Amino acid sequence: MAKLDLFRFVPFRLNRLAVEVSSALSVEYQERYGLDIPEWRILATLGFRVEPCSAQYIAHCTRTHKSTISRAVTALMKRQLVERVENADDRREFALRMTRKGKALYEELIPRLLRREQEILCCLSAQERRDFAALLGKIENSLDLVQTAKDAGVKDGY
Amino acid sequence: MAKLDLFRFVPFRLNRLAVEVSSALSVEYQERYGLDIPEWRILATLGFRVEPCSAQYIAHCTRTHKSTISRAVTALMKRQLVERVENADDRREFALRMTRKGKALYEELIPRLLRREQEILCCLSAQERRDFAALLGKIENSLDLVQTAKDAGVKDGY
DNA sequence: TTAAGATAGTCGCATCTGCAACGATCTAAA
DNA sequence: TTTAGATCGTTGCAGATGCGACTATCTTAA
Repeated sequence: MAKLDLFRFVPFRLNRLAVEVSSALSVEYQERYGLDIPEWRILATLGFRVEPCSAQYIAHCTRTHKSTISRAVTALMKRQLVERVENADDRREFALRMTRKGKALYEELIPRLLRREQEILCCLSAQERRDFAALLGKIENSLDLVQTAKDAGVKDGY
Repeated sequence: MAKLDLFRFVPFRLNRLAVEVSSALSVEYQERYGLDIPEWRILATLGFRVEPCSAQYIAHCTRTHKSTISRAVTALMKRQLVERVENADDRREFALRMTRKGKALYEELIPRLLRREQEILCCLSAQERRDFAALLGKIENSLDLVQTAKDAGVKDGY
């Protein structure tokens, strides 16, 4: 008889691990700063890139649905953490960027999240962390989840 | 200035990977058999264990909320894939087990899912898969996500 | 025995998020 | 230029799910 041990089944393990890790991190961005995951992803994308970028771009490269990003942008603008400027070249889209207030929050939040990540990975040696990152990279690659430079020009959908 | 590269940030990568892998698998259990994730988890748990078990037990060891399990059990019973028997010792809980029809579906589904898992991991060598599993195990362990024998007696909450 | 507290499972509620339709705008081809 | 099709962002809707309250039941201690 065919059997499957859920606890050795990689898809299940990834799911459970992701949920657990997310909930460990949400203590920081959710409870402390009132951000949800999509909102945090927007700030993370804007903070990492030098140039402002469109909602569509964020949706694509974080693999988050554009409607979810749209709602999160609205919320962030209400809190004046993010602002958008019209794009003269293409008036359908807006360039998003963090406000001074948004940047200040980002500056506070990042070290906290990096510390949490280290706590989660503290059970691994430095070499093991590199190995783990490399293995994740291979799987991402094979699933076409990598972020490439040309992705900046990617279109609708996700 | 503090920066964080979302694409090197393990929590984000895990989340994105889990979503992607789940959606690759859902082709099998969702589209083909009309099961959602909680329903699949119930069948997987019942199929792997020899003894029937309670909804609470499934909720705990799959880390799924008990209300979610409750609804999924209702749905599975409606489809006659699962049945429950009263527990004379404790009339609050029910013992769950697959029906013949449920077992047949399970038997069909398992090889398909295992094949999908292999497809996802095909970018890794046999050794790399072992390494990846071991690293996942370390992290799970440190986050207390491991399934232990005594978990069978675990109580409410999840 | 009785009473207080814990636990199993159910359900209403609120929230989150994907889907799809929509208006506005851009692009490309006739 | 005109028109068909694509794309950006928004929004209504529906489905999924966590939370908390609830009932029924069990356990433990007075």
